[in-house]
Amino acid sequence: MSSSNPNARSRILDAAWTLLEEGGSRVRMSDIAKAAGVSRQAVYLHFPSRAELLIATTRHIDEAKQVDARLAPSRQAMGGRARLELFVEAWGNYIPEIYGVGRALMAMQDSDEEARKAWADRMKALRHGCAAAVAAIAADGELRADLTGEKATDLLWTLLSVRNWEQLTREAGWSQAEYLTAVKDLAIRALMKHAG
Amino acid sequence: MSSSNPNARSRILDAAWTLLEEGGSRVRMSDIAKAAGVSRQAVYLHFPSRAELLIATTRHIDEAKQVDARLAPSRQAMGGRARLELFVEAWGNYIPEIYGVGRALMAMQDSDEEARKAWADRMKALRHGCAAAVAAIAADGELRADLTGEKATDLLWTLLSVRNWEQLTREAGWSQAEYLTAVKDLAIRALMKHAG
DNA sequence: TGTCAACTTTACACGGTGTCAAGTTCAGCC
DNA sequence: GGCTGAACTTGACACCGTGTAAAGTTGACA
Repeated sequence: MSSSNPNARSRILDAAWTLLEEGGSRVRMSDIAKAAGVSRQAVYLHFPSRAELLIATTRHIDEAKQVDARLAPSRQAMGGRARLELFVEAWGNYIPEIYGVGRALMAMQDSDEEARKAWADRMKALRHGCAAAVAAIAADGELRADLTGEKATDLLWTLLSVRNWEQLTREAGWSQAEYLTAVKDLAIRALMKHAG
Repeated sequence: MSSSNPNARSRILDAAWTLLEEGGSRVRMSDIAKAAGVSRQAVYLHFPSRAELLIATTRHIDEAKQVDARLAPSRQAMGGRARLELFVEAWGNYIPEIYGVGRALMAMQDSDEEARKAWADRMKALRHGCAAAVAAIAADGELRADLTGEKATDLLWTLLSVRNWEQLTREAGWSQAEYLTAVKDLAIRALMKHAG
């Protein structure tokens, strides 16, 4: 051995990705190593800890899926409402793609500072997106009068949480399309003056 | 030792309660034992596993706080809207009381079937409450026309999740009062025809 | 006095993460 | 051809937290 697909590092990342996507329950370092066709120690040669491997995996996915590019449309949308809808759609379609790793990362949040921070960063990025959408709505004069920008942002941010997607989609059995329309609708009702 | 407050069992439950409430991070069996003034093994004399201790602790809290009694008002409310508001309020005020244990229970969901089931049961109970509130709204002819009872229930159920409370209250820094008014308002906007 | 139950003490197995040290393999280069 | 260094393997081990096992202590009650 072994055959050496270019580098072991990306084989490990791919293995982690697919294993976590299949989900099941607890994916161990040894599972990932085996799936990558590499010894358990080799994994530690590339990633110092499980947390950092998971974090690297999210980056790997983002790259492979060209996430940045897909967030662009919402940024150049004209009106606040359109922007809100596009943003919800972009994020809502992103969630299932990182859900596997995200779940693992969330699970180790309160046992691992590294993981906590990484996930918090991602959530902060989401919150920035929310703030931008809220600002666009406010610029149109369409933000509900009884909401500050902060509160509106918090609300949207919470609405769009991975946990909510998980609950509706995995536990309540909603389709992705149902999730998207319901959440778009709810976001509009929650934030905008003229929800009709 | 030791002083023997009546039974050790309830001392253990109390210890678990307060430790989990203080939160911090990971509460171990040995922490609980120490706080209860008892050996680690004594804990296993009363509870077969960590999961079952946590579950017993939630029941212990429910009893001490007389949770059932407090849910009564919403059940006998007149209109659908009042019922919804009272239900959100009752549940919303319940969350912080079980949050400590709930968090620990949620954390071990995908490593422990026992815990998963116990938490799922609680969530099922919540969903029943949501369904009843939705039914009351529907009976008034006030349920949004584009929502089935199922969908409306799922939506309310998700809105009221512990994780949403956690995010708004612990991460976004909202007060309990802010949380309650925002969620009541949002629930009404989400489900009812005449949200104004 | 003896017995039983509740509890303590000590020890250990297990699973998963992370570390360490000594091989092996192989590419590149003199 | 022979050396070197990097990438990887193998096997062993420490650590932590949960859960189990077994023998010893204490004290109430008959």
